[in-house]
Amino acid sequence: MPSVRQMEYFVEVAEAGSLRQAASRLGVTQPTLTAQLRTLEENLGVVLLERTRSATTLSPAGRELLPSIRDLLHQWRDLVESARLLGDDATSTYRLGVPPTLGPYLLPTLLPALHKEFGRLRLHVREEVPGNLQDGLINGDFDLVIGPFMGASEKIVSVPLFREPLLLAAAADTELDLNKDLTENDLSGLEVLGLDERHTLRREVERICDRTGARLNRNYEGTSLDTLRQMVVMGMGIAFLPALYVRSEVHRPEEILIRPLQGGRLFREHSLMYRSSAPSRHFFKEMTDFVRGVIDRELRDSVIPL
Amino acid sequence: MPSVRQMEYFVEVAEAGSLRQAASRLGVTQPTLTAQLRTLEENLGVVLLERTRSATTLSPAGRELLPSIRDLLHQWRDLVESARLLGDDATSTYRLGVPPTLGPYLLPTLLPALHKEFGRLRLHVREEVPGNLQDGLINGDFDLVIGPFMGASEKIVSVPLFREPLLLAAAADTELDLNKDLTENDLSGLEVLGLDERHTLRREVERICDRTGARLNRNYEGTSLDTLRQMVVMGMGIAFLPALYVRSEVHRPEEILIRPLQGGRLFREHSLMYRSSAPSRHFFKEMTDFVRGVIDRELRDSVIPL
DNA sequence: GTTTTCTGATAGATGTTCGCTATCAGGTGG
DNA sequence: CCACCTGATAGCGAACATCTATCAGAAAAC
Repeated sequence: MPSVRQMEYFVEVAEAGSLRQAASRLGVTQPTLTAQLRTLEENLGVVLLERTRSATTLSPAGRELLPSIRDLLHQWRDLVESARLLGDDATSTYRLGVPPTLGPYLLPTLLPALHKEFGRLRLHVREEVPGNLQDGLINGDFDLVIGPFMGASEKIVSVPLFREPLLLAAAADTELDLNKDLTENDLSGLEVLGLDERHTLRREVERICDRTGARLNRNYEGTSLDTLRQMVVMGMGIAFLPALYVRSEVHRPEEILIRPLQGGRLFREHSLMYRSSAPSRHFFKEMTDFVRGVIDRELRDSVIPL
Repeated sequence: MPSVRQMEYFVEVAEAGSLRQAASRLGVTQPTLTAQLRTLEENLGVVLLERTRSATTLSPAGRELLPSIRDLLHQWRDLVESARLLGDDATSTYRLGVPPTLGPYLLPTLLPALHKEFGRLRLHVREEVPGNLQDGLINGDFDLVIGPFMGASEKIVSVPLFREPLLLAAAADTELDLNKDLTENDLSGLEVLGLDERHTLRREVERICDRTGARLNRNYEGTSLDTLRQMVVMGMGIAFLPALYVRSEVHRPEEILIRPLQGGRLFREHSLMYRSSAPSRHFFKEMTDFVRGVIDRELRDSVIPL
C-alpha cells in the first residue's frame, strides 16, 4: 500500500515538472524522490512519470490519476485538520444520558446556558431509565450522565449536583386539609400513585409510604410524570412530583394542588457522572463546575444545590 | 502527517474493540498497535480511543472521525485499485495527434477497429498541423502521432504505415482530356491550387509543380481539403487530393472529376510515432502492428500499405 | 475465594525504510 | 566546447516500525 507521503511527492513532481525542483520545494533531496517514486510506481504497478534526461513529465496513467490523487490528498489534509480541531474538548460532541423524569425539566434550563458558555460544544441527549444509564455510561454508550447516584466506583467520577424536593400533588377535591403545613404524619392511609419500578423515583415513594403508612397503589403505575399528573387530577390518589417537573409543567393550580411536605426528608438527589478514563475528563470537570453554577443561579427557587 | 497505515490500524481497532484482536486480524502484534495508535493520537492532537484494562472503545472524538476515516480509506483503496488497472496499458487513455488533412478521413476507419480490439482503450484525438504534431509528441502533449515522418531521432519511434496517392481533381468542364491516362506531362501550364505552408501536402504539390511546369496558385490557399475541393468545383484550377479524402468525401463525381496520375510518383507517406521513452511503448508497438493490419485489410483499395 | 484468562502497557532487540551526501552520466544552450 | 541542467546510483546513518518477552490490572471461571 502506497503512503501518503509518496503521493505528495508525486503531485509535487507532477506540478514542478522536475525532480530537483520538486525536491527543493518539498525540502528533501532529489535521490529521495527518485527512490520514493520508484517504489510508488512499483507498488501501483503503473508508470506515473516519464523521465528523460532533460525533464520529467506525466505519463498517460499519471495524467489520469493526478486529479484523483490531488483530491484525495486534500481530503486527507482536511481530515487531519478537523481532527486537530476536535482536539479541543469543547468542540466535540458528547452523548448525554438523563432519566425521562429529569431531562425534559432540567435541560431546557441547562442546555442554553451550556451552549452560550461552550459555543462549539454539541450534546446528543438520550433519555433512559436509570438502570440503562448506568450500564450505558460504563460501556461507552454515554459520555455523560445526569441522574441518580450509582454507588461509588473508581471507574466513574460522580459529582453531586442538587437535591430535588418531591412535592405532594393532590386533586382539587382532596380530603386533605391543604391550608395547614403538611407533614409525613398527614399521609397515613392515603392512596399514593407511583411510576413503575425502573424509575428511582419509585423507590423514594415506596420508602415514604413505608414510613407513613400511606398505601402505594400497585395496580396503576404511571409510565411518565405526565400520566401520573393526569391520574392525580382524575382523583385516583395523591402523588409525589419532582420540583423541576412541577416548575415547568404544572400551570393550572386550580385542577391540581401542590404542597411541600414539612420535614425536608422527601427529595431525590442528582449527580453528574462520567468515566474516570474519559479522555475529556478535565473538560468534563470544568463543565460540571459550570453546570453547578447554572443550577445555583437559576434553579435555587426549586432545588437545593449541593 | 499521520500515515495511511495508522488510520487502518485505528479503524480495525475501533471495529474489533480490542487491540489484541485487531492485531491478529492485521497480522501484527499488539505492542505495534499500542505504539502506532499513540503516535497517531499525538500527531492529531486528539485522543481517539479510550483504553481501559478491560477493553478499548471509541472516544467521542474517535467516534466522530471514524466515518470520515473509513470513507477516506475506501477512496484510497479505490484509487490504488484503479491505478493498478491503469497498469494495463490497454486500459489507459492516450492522446493521439493527427494532421487535419488525414484524421477525419482515416480515423473513422481506424478507431472502430481499435475499439473493437482494445475494448478499454481510450484515445483523445486532436488535430494539429504537422509542425505542432512534432513538437507536441516530443514535449508530451501527444502520446501518439499519425502523420508525416519527422526525420530520424532516437527519441521517437517511427513506424511507416502507408503511402497515400494524391489524386488529380478537376472541375467537370476542365480543358484536360480525362479519357486518356494522365501523366505528369499533361500538367504543364495548368493552374494548381494548394493548402497553406503549414501542411506537408503543400510541399508535395510544390515539388510536382516544379517538375511539370504547372503553376501553383499562391494567392488563393485553401485552409482545408474541403475548401480546396470547393475551389476546384468553382473552376479556379486543379488540385491534388489525398486518396483517403477522396474516398470518404467525394460523393458527386459529376461535379468534380478525380483521376490518378500515372507513374506512381505522386503520394504522401504516413507513419505512426511515439516517444521511445514512453512507458507504454511495448503496447504502442503492438497497437501499431494492429493498425497496419487494419489498413491492409480495409484501405488497400485506396492506399499502399508499407 | 482463588485461579485462569482476558485486557493494554512497557522494555529492549532487530530489521526495514527513509533520507542524506557524493558522484555519475546523458542532454541542452550559450 | 564548456557550463549547467537533467535524473540515476552507491553507500552510509538515523529513524521508525516491528518483534519478543514480560508486567500488571480486571474479569470470568471454577
